[in-house]
Amino acid sequence: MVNTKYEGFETPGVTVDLVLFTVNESRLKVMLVKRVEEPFRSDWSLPGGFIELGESLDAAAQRVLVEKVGVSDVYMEQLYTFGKPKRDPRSRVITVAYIALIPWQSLPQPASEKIIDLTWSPVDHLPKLAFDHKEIVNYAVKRLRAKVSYSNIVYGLMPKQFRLSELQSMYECIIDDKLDKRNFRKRMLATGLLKETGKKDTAGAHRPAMLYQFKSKEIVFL
Amino acid sequence: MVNTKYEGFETPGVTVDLVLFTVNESRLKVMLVKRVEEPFRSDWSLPGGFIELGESLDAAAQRVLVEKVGVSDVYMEQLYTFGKPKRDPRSRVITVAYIALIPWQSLPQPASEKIIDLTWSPVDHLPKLAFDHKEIVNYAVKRLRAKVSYSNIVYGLMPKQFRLSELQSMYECIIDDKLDKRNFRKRMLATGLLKETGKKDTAGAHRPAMLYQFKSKEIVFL
DNA sequence: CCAAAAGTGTTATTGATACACCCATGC
DNA sequence: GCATGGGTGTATCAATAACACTTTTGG
Repeated sequence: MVNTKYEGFETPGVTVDLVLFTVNESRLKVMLVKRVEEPFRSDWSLPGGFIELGESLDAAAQRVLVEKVGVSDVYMEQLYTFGKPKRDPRSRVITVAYIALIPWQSLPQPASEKIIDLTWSPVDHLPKLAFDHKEIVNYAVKRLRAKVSYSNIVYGLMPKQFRLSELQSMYECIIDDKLDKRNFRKRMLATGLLKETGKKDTAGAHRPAMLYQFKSKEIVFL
Repeated sequence: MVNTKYEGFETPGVTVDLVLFTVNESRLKVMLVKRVEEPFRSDWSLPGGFIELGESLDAAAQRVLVEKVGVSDVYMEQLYTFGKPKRDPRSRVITVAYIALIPWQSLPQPASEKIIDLTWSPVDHLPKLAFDHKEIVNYAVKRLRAKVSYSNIVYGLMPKQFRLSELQSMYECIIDDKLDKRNFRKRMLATGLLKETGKKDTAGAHRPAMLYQFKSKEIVFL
């Protein structure tokens, strides 16, 4: 790709890149795809793509999500726009980065032929990444960790119904720290954002746990 | 301007727009410039411009600031990227919006011939604005108001030296609410970010006030 | 001496933290 | 009956909010 000119303006390419988070095996992970072309051929990278002329940035991000991950209807928000001149060695490309969150349980099983092109990497053990994607991931992790503490953004990572202990361990995975069980439960229930389902989770050799769900999908500041 | 094509990608134009804030006459104000061309000819708009291929987004924002306002070395941060397909009626243009802050005292006197092309509008009485610039300003105001309460971002709006009562009224203008004098002073001095200059402001028919300044220009979360 | 802003402490309330034991179930 | 996670309350500490009078200067 080469930059084009019109009336003296050379215009950069514009892409969206997704930092798609999930939590699995008690680790916060991001989705990476293997590059099949130069530059950075066979390095890992964030899923992304050029925006099309008729679509909004949010729509482009949604489209990439559907095309590359095969899911829709997940929480997404714009993160930041990265535009250093040399971030793509071929030509000028600026990228609008998005954060997306998906519960591990909602992920489609990847078709076996694609599985080697796609991985989930713990955010604190990233492999070498193409372009400035490591910088983007690190920025996204920072934002997610901050936002967890003043909003209910974890909603995006939880299944429909869950035990309070699962919710707590979601927080703990993200902030990478332990929380006090009683204080956590007090605080969560005090927000008024949760409701009991009446059902109990009877799995496991222990006292069954009440299952909760969120009253609304809305993300609010606490 | 028309969008250009390369290898099947039509590329949008990319601009930066500045939401430049100041406080004057106890009002939070943004800088607006009068458009001289279609579309939205003679409407007010945010200062902005196309990014050049060799410059980063931050550098483009800096350049616009110097070209349109004649100042540099002010606090700036990226706000959000706006990219609805029809936001510019001519062709596809996405814009990376920046917040910038400047103390009223640091503003250069505008040359008289330019004065009618430039205005400072209180943020809660905006005139009709070109493009989606009203949306951008409102978003910026929201961000600024939020950030004032958990950071020392007001630094960007204060002169080098100031009375604590001036600092307080800066906060009050931005959040549009009154604060308790004693609690405010206690809190500010407790941050450890201020130092006495030893000088006193003897202007006015009243007891002279100690002048303070910031120990560092760094913006930190409180 | 009057007007105008500077400067200064204490109390009450609220929210955050620390902490340990009994309960219900499956095996 | 024992291992496993579920579920619960209180006391302390820290941060925030409410509140009014004296001081220093210029005119």
